Amino acid sequence: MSEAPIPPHTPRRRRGAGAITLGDVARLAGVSPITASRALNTPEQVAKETLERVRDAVSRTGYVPNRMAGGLASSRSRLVAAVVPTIAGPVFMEMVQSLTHELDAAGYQLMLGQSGYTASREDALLDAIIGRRPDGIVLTGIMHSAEGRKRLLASGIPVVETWDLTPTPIDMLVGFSHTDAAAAVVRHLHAKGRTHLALLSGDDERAERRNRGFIAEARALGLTAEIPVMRVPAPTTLRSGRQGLAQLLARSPEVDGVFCSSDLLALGVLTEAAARGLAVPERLSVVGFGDLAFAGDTHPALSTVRIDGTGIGCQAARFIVERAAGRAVADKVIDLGFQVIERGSS
Amino acid sequence: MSEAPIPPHTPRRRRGAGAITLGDVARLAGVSPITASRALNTPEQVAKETLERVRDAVSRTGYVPNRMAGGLASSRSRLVAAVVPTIAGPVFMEMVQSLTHELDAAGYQLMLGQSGYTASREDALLDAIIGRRPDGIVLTGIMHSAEGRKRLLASGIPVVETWDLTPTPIDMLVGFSHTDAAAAVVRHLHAKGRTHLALLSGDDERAERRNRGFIAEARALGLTAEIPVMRVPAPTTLRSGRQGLAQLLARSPEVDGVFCSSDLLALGVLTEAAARGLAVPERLSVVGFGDLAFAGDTHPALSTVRIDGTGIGCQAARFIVERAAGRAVADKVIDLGFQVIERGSS
DNA sequence: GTGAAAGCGCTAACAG
DNA sequence: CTGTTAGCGCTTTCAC
Repeated sequence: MSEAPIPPHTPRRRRGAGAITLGDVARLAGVSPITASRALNTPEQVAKETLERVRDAVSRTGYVPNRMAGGLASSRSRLVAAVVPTIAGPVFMEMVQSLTHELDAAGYQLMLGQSGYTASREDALLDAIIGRRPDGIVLTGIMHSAEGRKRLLASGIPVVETWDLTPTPIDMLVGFSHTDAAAAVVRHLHAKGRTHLALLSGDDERAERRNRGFIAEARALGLTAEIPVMRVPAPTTLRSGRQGLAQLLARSPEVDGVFCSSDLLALGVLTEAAARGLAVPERLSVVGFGDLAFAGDTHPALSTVRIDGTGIGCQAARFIVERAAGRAVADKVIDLGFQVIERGSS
Repeated sequence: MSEAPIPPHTPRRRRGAGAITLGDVARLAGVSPITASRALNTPEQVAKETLERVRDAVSRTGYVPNRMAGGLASSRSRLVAAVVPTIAGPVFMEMVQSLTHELDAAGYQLMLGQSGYTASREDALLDAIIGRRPDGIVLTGIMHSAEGRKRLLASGIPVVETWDLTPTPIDMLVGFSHTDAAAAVVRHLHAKGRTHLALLSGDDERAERRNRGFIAEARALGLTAEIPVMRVPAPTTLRSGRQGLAQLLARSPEVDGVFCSSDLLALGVLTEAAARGLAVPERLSVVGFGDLAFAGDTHPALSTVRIDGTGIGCQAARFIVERAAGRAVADKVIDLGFQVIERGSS
């Protein structure tokens, strides 16, 4: 073919990425493109012998379907987006793992986005996500921004909010009550004879909700001592746990029970306590939140609140797959609850 | 020219997702679609007043561009895929964070895939990724599977391998020498007077390479004691660290220095040592790998090997962005090195 | 069971 | 600076 400049009336040619296309495969197999397409997507509609020829052509060419083209044509991207506050925190890992796994099994791919705990970034991220036309969106937490809700609603994409409850979900919801969880921890600590409780908490919204629930239940139980609250910036770390305990103790030396908003924070508290020679649980009870993998293996083993991240991920995936299949889901709101796990640290 | 036109029935109509399209926006702004497109993508090519009209139309309609269509038309997906062994492990988080951040700044989105430490899944994942036609692929580790290499090469997508070095990279490479890193740890431990060294290691390939480097350097230094190696399945956990130390000690009570293949493993060793009343570092030196966020705040603080995950992510992103811009990169291989961080545990 | 035509929503190429 | 035209690679719709 001539590399000379295109003559004035030659039809314009565009170059794609130059990769093998379905047309190439079809030609090689001696069928029309649509037959090749069917051979790949709905093999039961194609004669066995044709099928074989197409498959052969595919493997000989190394053809990999262009999902952008397929998605554009069918309005089904086979992509699901999940938004987490940060991928650095291990808290949501279990959910992301099970989402990935479950979606993969159904032929979907997960696209992960970080909102970074701030509403403004979340809105920008949302547009980037909606632009890809995913078949579903999984949000960690409730979408509060009015703009975000509007956009999500307008997009018509199935949405699952998670890790929380609300009377006004955008669409579907899988979560649990943070207020109830905190109350359960208070009762546990109270049963252990702890009277001077304290809170060590990341400054995110769900943790704050637990704090309020904690204080309310303490009042209800007749614990009259003031409950000091130490806030550290999210994402929480072992370090902020150590520092948090140090400051808590400086302010209120009589504290004998701490509820931390994450297991990592609790591990920091355990570490600081060990460094100071403070006996856990004799002198100080420590309860974490999340029941991360390491919680059972700290020294002493960490009491914590178990959240079924795997269950959340599974259910969210199911919701979306159902919707994508065009079926309406019956129960759009699921409360998966929580579980207070009593171990050595309390 | 007298080709019989389509029979008199209604022309076939297809329905997309029903969302607002660029055409809608253009109509509302009273311009052609391509002008609207330029207003959004290359605003400097459009008159100020036109720009305003288009922007107004966009915000009034809540238009969000369909990236599948744009990507198909332009052969640029503005998507970069990254493959990590598992998102559960915190080891690669720093890299993923900085990748996300750097790519986001350049207008790209990251799509994360888990290979799950097994080659077969990796190949399947690869097809799913290539199908989306990302503008770049970031691999953690070296791609060894011949089939994978072939497909990657055939796809023509820029590839960055990371976290390792090889004389035969597929394309670009950002990493460091595991052998050298392990050797440096041996020298450190030797300088501290440790003579009975041991290895506690995840069973992944890069860790094994470090093990071999460790043993070789120990020999070279004249450490004649047999070096016991305890292997635990990847991903490593605090628990496997505790169990690992227990088994190591049962087998070789005289061990006085352990090099762990991850900080989490090392934290487990620290925990088990504390539980047994084994003084660290007096009786046992512990060195981790990765310098995760918590390493400086354990008790005692953890000596470890610092890998510049952020640097790896940054550089990988830059490689891909450069390539996407059509520029060839000069130095396709970058050795970012490592750093032995001496803290209290050794 | 297979195929022709049309179009998904956008942008590259060219032409004013 | 703006518009016309022709696709990108696939799947839907209709027809045999």
